[in-house]
Amino acid sequence: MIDLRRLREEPDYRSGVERKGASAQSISDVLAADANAREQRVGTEELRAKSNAASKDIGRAAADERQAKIEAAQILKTALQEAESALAAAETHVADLALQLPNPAHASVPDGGEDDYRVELEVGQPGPAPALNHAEIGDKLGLVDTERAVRMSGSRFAYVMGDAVLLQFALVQWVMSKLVQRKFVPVIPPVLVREDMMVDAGFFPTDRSQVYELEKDELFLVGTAEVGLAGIHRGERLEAEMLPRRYVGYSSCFRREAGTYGKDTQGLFRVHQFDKVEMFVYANPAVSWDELELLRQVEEEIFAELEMPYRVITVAAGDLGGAAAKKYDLEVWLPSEQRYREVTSCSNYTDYSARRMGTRVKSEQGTEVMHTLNGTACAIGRTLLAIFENHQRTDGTINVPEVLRPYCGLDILGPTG
RNA sequence: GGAGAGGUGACAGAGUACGGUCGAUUGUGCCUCCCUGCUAAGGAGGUGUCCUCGUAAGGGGACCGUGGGUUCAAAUCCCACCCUCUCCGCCA
Repeated sequence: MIDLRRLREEPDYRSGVERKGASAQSISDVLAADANAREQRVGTEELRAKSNAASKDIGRAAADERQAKIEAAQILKTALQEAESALAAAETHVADLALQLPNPAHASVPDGGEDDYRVELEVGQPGPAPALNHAEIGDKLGLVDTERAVRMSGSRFAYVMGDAVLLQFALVQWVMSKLVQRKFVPVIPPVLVREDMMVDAGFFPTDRSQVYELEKDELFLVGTAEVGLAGIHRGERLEAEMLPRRYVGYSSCFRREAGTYGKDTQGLFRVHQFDKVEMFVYANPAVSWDELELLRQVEEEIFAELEMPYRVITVAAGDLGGAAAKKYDLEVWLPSEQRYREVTSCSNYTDYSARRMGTRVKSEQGTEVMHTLNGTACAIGRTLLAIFENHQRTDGTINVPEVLRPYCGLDILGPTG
């Protein structure tokens, strides 16, 4: 949720919203609706003040004066009710419009859409296409069985099996240790949450079609541990010296992948259920941009140590989504496709999500909405398949990156069974 | 799943039988000051959040789990929901 006061007072804030693709018209509509609602609020509150005073007066009045005073108060009440319902409508109107406005883009974010990203750096030497792509070698070695999974659950499901399972646990444990060393608090959050949590975390209403719903219990399966991590301090006011709070969550993630028919249908790249290690930071607004760089640094370190070529891009304003003010994507080289594909990303949501969550920080300057950031530490499925391709050996097996060997006791991934 | 009890400010804990003087008694904590070799004890005053009008001083409004309702007036009455605790059942 956007900051309406800043929207009407700060030209830079407003232009940041426009760079995200919001029309000048939609912004003026919000501001006009807000001005109207504020004006009505003043009138309504005056009326309510009168009404309150009249009621108090009745309480003090002598018995013989009461009836007349009650009748007068009844008239006030009728007027108040009309003003209140008009005000409620005006406020709903503002909220509906305001929810649709995106968080303004940061000054360092390039203009444009999906193809207008800025490449920040490329690391490592992109390799040639391997003998088998990730789906083929996963199938051949029995590490990923989509055929049987589809028979059971439908398309976009997979069994992860054999050495790949050991490698998954190694990845999780390695990444967790790395983050615990950096003082991130490990968390396993609930993956089923109520609707209001999905709204506050910013996934509803926009991404509702991507989310699995358990109608009978009115619960929703989260698409990322971010939901649970964002909710930890919902409605809380933290002391400034408690910040930053850094969390690292591990959870299964569930996505309906509606509207992606025919896209990335093979293997583990795009499935309905996968596991992910996710970072989340609650930061003082003054230092949140430093925290974004920290998240990026962690992500880079992970892929560098996994010995895979990658690049980092800054996503352009028009491709940011509603909540992010700035986002880095880390893309790993996928040899079979001879291109970089997104494996992790990190964003600064500034105060956009925290405002709805009611997560605030109390400092000497007073109370302000804090900033939240999130970043993928490791999307397990995509990382596994990147390893399958980048570390494929000529004999048809797969090298385990050095850093993971102590965690799984394997040097190479071989056939299952 | 069944039965019962309860959700009040940073915390503890009144108020709810009889709706008005209750944004809310009191204690602890916290802040300022006084007293005081130090510490402790003691004394005085202060101490919620959000919205809004105002340059400011200051004014107004909302908030006693959440959302509705009754009423001139609701922490107090009614309804629904959420949560916590105890007992029973069941399970890991």
